[in-house]
Order: sequence, then C-alpha cells, then structure tokens
Amino acid sequence: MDDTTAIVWFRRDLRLADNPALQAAAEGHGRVIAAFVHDPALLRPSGANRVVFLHGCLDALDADLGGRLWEREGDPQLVLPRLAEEVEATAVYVAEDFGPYGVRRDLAVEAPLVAAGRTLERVGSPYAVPPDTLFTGGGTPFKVFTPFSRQWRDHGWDEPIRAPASGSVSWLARPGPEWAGRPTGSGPEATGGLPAAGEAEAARLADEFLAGHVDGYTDDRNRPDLDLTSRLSPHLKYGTVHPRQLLARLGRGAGAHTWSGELCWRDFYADVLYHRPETARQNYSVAMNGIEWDTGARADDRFAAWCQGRTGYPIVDAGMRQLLAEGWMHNRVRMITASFLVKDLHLEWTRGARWFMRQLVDGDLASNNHGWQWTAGTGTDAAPFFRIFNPTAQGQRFDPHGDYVRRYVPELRAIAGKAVHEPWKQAEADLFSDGTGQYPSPIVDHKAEREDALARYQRR
DNA sequence: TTTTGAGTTGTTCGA
DNA sequence: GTCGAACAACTCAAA
Repeated sequence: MDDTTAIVWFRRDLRLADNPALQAAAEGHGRVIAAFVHDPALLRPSGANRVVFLHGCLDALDADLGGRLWEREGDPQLVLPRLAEEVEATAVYVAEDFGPYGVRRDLAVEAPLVAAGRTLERVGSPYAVPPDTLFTGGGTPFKVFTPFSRQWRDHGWDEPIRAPASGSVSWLARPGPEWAGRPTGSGPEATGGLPAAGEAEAARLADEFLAGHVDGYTDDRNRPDLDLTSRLSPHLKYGTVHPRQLLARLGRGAGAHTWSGELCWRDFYADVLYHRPETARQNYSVAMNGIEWDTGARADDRFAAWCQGRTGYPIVDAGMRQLLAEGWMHNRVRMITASFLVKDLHLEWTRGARWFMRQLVDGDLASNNHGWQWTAGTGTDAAPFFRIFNPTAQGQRFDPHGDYVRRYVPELRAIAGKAVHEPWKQAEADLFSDGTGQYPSPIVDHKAEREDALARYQRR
C-alpha cells in the first residue's frame, strides 16, 4: 500500500462484501474515496421504481460507510476526471460494465483520466462468469443456452471475498457543505410499495431463500400464486449481492441446480448482448425482420389496455397490474404477458420491452430485452416460433386455484376457484356481485389471433 | 467437411 | 383425464 488516493466508483455493485474493485483499491492505496455519479443518461430511461430502489441502496451503502459516500450528478466523463483532480486520485476503480452504454461511457471516462496521468482500473464484474469469457470450440460466442451453460458450470467462478474489516480502509470523508440532493426519476411510482433495498436486505433474502424455498424451486418457481421465488433480482441488478456469493452457498439439490441455471441465463444474455450490442433494440435473428407487426390507432389502444391490465384475460391482467403495483412481476407471468403482446396483439416486442424496463425495479437491459426476444421468437432460441402461450390454459395450470388473479384483479374476486380464469363463462349477475366495477371482455379472441400469428411468422 | 443430436419454459388434437 | 404425436424447418455446437 502506498500513500496515494484512489476512487472506488460504485455503479451497479452497491455492496462492501465480495467487491474486488474495492478490495484492489484498498490494497493499493492509502486513502480511498467511495463515489457514486447520478448519470442523467441512465436516469432518463429508468422509471421511478428503479430510481427509488437505487436511492435505498445508496442510503444503505452510505450508512455502511459511516456517511462517507461521495455523490455527484452529471455526465461521468466530466464528473469523474474533475473529482479525480480535486482529490488528486491516481486511479479510479470500477467493476467492469459490459452493457452497450457502459462500455462507451467507460472508454469516454478513461481517456481524460489517462491524459491526466491517472488510470481506470476494471476489476471484477457483476457476473459469475463475465461476458467475453466463454466460447465455442470454433472460437465464436455462444448462440445457444445449453452448451453455454455446460461450459459455464465447468468454468466455475471465484470464491467470494469478505468485506474489509471496519477501519481497515481509510475512507475519506466527503467535504461539506452537503450535496444539493439526488435527481428523482420520472413517471409514477409503484402504488403498492417497493421492495426494501441495500446489502443487508439482500443478505436477509438470500439467507431466507437458501434455507428454505430453494429446495422446491424446480416446481414451485412456476407458481405465481405461491410466490416462492428468491426476490433477489433487484439486488442482483444493483449489486447489493454478487451471484458468486449466492453460488458459493448453494447445495447440490435439484432446486439449487435449477436456480443456478437462472443465474447462468443472466450471464448468457449479458454475453450475447456484449457481442451483439445492437440487439438491445433490434432482432437478434435478422431472419425475423420481415414479421409484420400491427401499428396505428387500434394497436395503440390495445397496447394501452395491455399496459393497464385490461385485456380481459385474467392472468395477463393480473400480471400487468402486479407490475404497476409492485414494479415487479413473477417470471412465469412475464412470459405469459409478453407472449400475449407479441402473439395475440401482434405488437412488436420492443414496445413491451420498453414498458417493462420503465416499470421493473429489477429491469436489466440484457435479461429483459433478450427475454422478450425469446418470447417473440426473434432471439437466441432456435426452438419453434409456433410456441404460443394460451393465456387461459397457462392461468389454469400455474394459478390452479385462481388466487393470483384475485389478488391483483379485484373485479374478479367474486368468482371462486379456477373459474376465475374464464370470467366470460360466468352469468353477469355472479360476476359483478360485489360491485367492484366492470371487468372487460377479452379484447381479442385467442384462438383466432393464434392462427394469425402463425401465418405472420410463416409469411415473414 | 460432414454428420449428428439437440434446441428453457408450448398447444392442440385424436386415441 | 391422460398420453403421444404433430406442429416446419433450421441453426448451432461438437464429434
């Protein structure tokens, strides 16, 4: 350790434990500054939900640092070099960002730093196995999940490192006077409350999940009514926990294997997006570019109905309303609602992906947009595009008692059991007996739209 | 180079 | 209700 100053620039790694960038900075420098930059370019597309969650994470991090988190607002390529000069830092440490914007931003930040005789040190990443690590025998990036996952498991990951003991890092106090305040997000915030943020909360969720529901995860994960998933996705998004910390604690059971596969999907899609950054907006499979999507006034009306959870298909509406209420949706229902937008309403996946990104507290560009591409049949999945979810059958199968639907769609609470998935079969008097307002009739006929979707995909 | 097996998560239909 | 086949045809990855 020498007598120099380093900046640890926190981005989506808002934790002290198992943080290699922080570790490297503390080992190499006598003084360390913890910094976070509120970047308008990232703030703009984020909905209020993620901004609120982010602020919770920053509050927790600042508390863990004894009030020594330096926050700034502005374009990082201006803010970071200025801060480095102000505190005479010789290096800025970050966890590497592999997203399309992150790669560009970090190069733009690095140039002026280097010009001033400083360095940008990329140490670690938000992934168990970072992008650009695994390749096929032919040396190309993987395009299929299963062979990627085999190599991912063979490759393995580092053991987590502990948080530095308190007092072992010389965190510099931030200067007064106090910073003006954080920029807030745009748009409405979830009406039903957002999940708790911060590293301690992530650890609590992990403890709870790994001690309990992980065992039944293989089957239970598909049941939105039971809601036995880990709820760790927002924490993985903001790095209040690293996947490595979770993988290190997983047992050998079937549930643990299935769940680690979800972490593998996260790494896979990050790898795919890194190698094909344009697929954040465009079809991964160019062969699908000819698919005809609906546009115009009727399409806009249908899109609005979908967003608000008023399609007349109960499981779809329950999911979309859960998203509005909580900024989160159960993954099975994400697939059902996505399939409905693309295959029943014939709207382009990018519209749905943007709406999800705006609402989701865990919204991650790679996972979200490539999940959408999987549903739309434009993505990495080589499987048949005629896989079209039947929203009624999916509801009956995965919400077998109708509890999930009734939780989020009050107009249907008068219908008991699984019959709630087919409200159009109810006598009108029974349907609205509790006076909670009118539930819409289905805005489209699934059977007909399924045929239409098949035809469109064949014509492409 | 050629061959071979496989590809997250499904639906419908008919026996 | 349960079960198996058909749904079309292609691309990927490894042998």
